Amino acid sequence: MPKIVDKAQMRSDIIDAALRVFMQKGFGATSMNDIAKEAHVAKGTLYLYFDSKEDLLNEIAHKHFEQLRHKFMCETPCNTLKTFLACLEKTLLLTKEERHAVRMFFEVFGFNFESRQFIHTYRIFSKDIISGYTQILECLQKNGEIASTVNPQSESEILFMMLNGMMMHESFFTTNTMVIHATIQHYIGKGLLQDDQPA
Amino acid sequence: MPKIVDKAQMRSDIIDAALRVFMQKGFGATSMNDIAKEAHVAKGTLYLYFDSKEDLLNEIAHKHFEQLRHKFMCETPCNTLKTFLACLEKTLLLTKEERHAVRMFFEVFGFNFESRQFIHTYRIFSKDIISGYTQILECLQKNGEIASTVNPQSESEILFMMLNGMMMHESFFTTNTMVIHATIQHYIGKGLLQDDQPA
Amino acid sequence: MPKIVDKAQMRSDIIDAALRVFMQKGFGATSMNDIAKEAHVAKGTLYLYFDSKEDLLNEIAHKHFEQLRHKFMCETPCNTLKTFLACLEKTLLLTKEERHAVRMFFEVFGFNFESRQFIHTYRIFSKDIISGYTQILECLQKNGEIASTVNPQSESEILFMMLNGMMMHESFFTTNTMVIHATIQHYIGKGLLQDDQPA
Amino acid sequence: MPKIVDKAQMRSDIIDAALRVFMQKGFGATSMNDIAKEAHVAKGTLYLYFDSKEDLLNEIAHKHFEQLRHKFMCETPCNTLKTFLACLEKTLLLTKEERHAVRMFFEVFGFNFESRQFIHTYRIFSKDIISGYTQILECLQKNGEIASTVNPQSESEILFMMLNGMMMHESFFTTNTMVIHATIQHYIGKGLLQDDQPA
DNA sequence: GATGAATGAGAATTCATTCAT
DNA sequence: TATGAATGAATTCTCATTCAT
Repeated sequence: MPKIVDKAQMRSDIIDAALRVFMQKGFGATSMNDIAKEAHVAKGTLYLYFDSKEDLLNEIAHKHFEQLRHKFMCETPCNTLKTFLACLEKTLLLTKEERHAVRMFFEVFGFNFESRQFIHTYRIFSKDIISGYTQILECLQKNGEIASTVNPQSESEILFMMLNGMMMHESFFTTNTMVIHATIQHYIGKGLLQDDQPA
Repeated sequence: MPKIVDKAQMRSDIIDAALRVFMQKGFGATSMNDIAKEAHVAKGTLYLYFDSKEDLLNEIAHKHFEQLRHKFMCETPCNTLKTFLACLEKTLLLTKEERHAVRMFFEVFGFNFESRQFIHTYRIFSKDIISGYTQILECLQKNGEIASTVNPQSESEILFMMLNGMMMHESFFTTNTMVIHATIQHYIGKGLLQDDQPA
Repeated sequence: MPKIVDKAQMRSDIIDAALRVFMQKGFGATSMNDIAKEAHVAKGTLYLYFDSKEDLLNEIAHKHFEQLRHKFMCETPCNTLKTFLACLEKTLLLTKEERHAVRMFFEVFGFNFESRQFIHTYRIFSKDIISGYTQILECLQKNGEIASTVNPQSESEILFMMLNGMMMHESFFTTNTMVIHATIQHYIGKGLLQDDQPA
Repeated sequence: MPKIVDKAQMRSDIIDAALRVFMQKGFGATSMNDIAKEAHVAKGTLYLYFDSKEDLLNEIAHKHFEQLRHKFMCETPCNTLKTFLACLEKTLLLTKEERHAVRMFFEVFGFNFESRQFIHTYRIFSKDIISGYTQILECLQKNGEIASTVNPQSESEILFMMLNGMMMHESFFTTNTMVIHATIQHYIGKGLLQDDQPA
């Protein structure tokens, strides 16, 4: 009679443990041994749930992006421009832990660079966020809150890039809250209101 | 007398060789052995020119940032807003090789995360670029080309973050040239002209 | 369940293997690789049982001293002067293998000179032997077998030094058995009987 | 016209430099590079004067024993028992530096254990010291200062062993001066005076 | 003779992965 | 299923020795 185990739960537990160790020791210094210890399972057990370290890493990246997704996503798909801008602003207000996590992201990123799976995961994530923003912008445009000349698709792409850049910057330099506020309100907000959008 | 060698040249050659291997194999998969082979020297020779792998890595990062600096810097310190925006736009037009280099930069970044030297190098780089932009903006402001309400210092910081975000994005997705053009002209250009700057 | 292994036994086996290689190749020429081969385990396995080469070395030194201790210790803690002298004599009668071991001891000694752990082990060993002799001498003195003027403590120290010297000498030159006998009986034995001990 | 160099002087200078580095860094941590630097010559130059590291080491051992010889030898080949004992005592009074040197001796010793040349050098040294003592004892015996039953040859060997043991011990534990004095006077002195020598 | 840059075999150590239990 | 002992290839770094200048 085999032990009944919730495979998905186990995978999830292992991934959480791995993330915890990464946070503490840094990615480069973390071995399968460390992960096994943190997850309170034997090293060999990891291989029952993940084919290889790379596989585990890909899952971790996946989970990491899931968490980032929550950071980026605005729950209320469409409301007012004001709430949307507030949502973007909130995205950029990182706790000390989140800043650490962003930096760790680059570590993980670096290590996985050659992994097609990882690149794939990243692309999916980007597209999801961008299309989420697109939906919101289309809705705001329908409601007449933003200029009709705005192209929701490319505008969303720009938003995503900028948020990425700001988030990266903040994770290293702890940008002033006022600067973030001003940037969002002035650059993003004003930009969306104008009539003279470029083609 | 022993062989006379241009030490600086040798260091430079080794760094170039290392960058070449990184480009091919990815940073994480590159060993000192690989670098030695690519540089056509013996493993031990590397240690005549660099104290350790970390030392070599730091130099590579340094060189990398030097190249990035040229990408970011606008030669004409002050001219017209038009030339400045053109310069920013040029910064974001990456060749295929440059895109690869930016991605590699994140790999190196990740690996070096715990290295104080690396963080230091990155900060210096950031500050240099930002203060370069600040000078230009101050100049443009003096010439009446941009709104008097603009704060050159914080504006430069924002510019840097945005360019970083765009560059990162582009290195993964090969952003449309038109989008870049539009972004620069619309967001940056228009923003700088407005009178109703936030505090 | 993984393979069940007697950890202590394994450590002991590895140490024995290491001692064997040292005997054959000399200490200086022995690498972890050699030890692993002799112990019929993989290199990495050594590190499951010992933290580092130094750790292994310390254990070896420890074991070595344990064996030496048996050589030096006189089982019958107190009896007659005659049996004590016989015990000392026996200590100095080295088999060919023991002579080799003594020489090897100096090799190990040399290599470990900077190791506090090793020095510590050596001091403990010395003190144990010396205090063992002290007890015996006190007992013999109580029984009136040796002069009341003898200071058991300093006398023991002298004994230890002399035995060390003789043992070292013998390991190199295979001292004549008669010389050992004469030395013990004459110098040690007579010295202990005399009344005119120095302060 | 080749540069005229005193080969013997150069060898001697290099050996002195090597000994100096050994004292500072310990034997195990000293490389040919270190020796070259300390001797103010290039690494390659060492190989003009010594065939190999082992060759250099043998010469160093040789020189080391020469210095020890001075420590052990009693200048006045024959005088009174009193001066002889005083000489032996002086041999054992080690300065802090000499104690260090004795310990270093074991380091060097260990490293050279497999070298026939080294063993040879050590044997020569021993025999020289022992025969030096033998001459003195014969002389003292002739003068009626010591018992006629003493066998100068084996007595000298015993002396040498004991001094070795004491010296080794002292280098580690800084034996009390009084203990040394007592040992020499009581064990050695008294022993030489007695009539009932063993065969 | 003298130099020191270059070499490359070899050292200690790590760690993803396997497999007998 | 789960374990963790065992593996051995791979890594960074050292250093005695060589040799072109």
